[in-house]
Amino acid sequence: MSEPTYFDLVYAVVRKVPRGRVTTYGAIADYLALGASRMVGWALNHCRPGDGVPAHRVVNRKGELSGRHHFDPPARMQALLESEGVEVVNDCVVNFKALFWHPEEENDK
DNA sequence: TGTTTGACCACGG
DNA sequence: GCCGTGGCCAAAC
Repeated sequence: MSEPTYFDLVYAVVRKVPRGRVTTYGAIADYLALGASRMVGWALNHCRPGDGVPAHRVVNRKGELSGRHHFDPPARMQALLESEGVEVVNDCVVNFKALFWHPEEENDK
């Protein structure tokens, strides 16, 4: 058990994302002051369903399901979002701007 | 140990 | 408004 790695930090933030909301890699990177949004995606790359990390709630700044291809099956990501009430069309989150959630916004409030 | 990659973002033309 | 390039940091090879 070593010190927490970058993925652990990302996992924690993604887990804080309330249901029916979506966030972006840049928001997480900015919240964690990573300065490198690529690390967020890279961290989620090692993410697994067993970790309980709703990676499907994480999209790029365009609101597009950029990481859907890393899901199994890829359509799983959209299915999960729709299951949470998030409308997804053309692999893009509808009302993305409205559903956008920032780590600074406390979900439990 | 150095190089390459990676679910990206911001800026410039 | 769209396309191209740079940057960013960390892990894997």
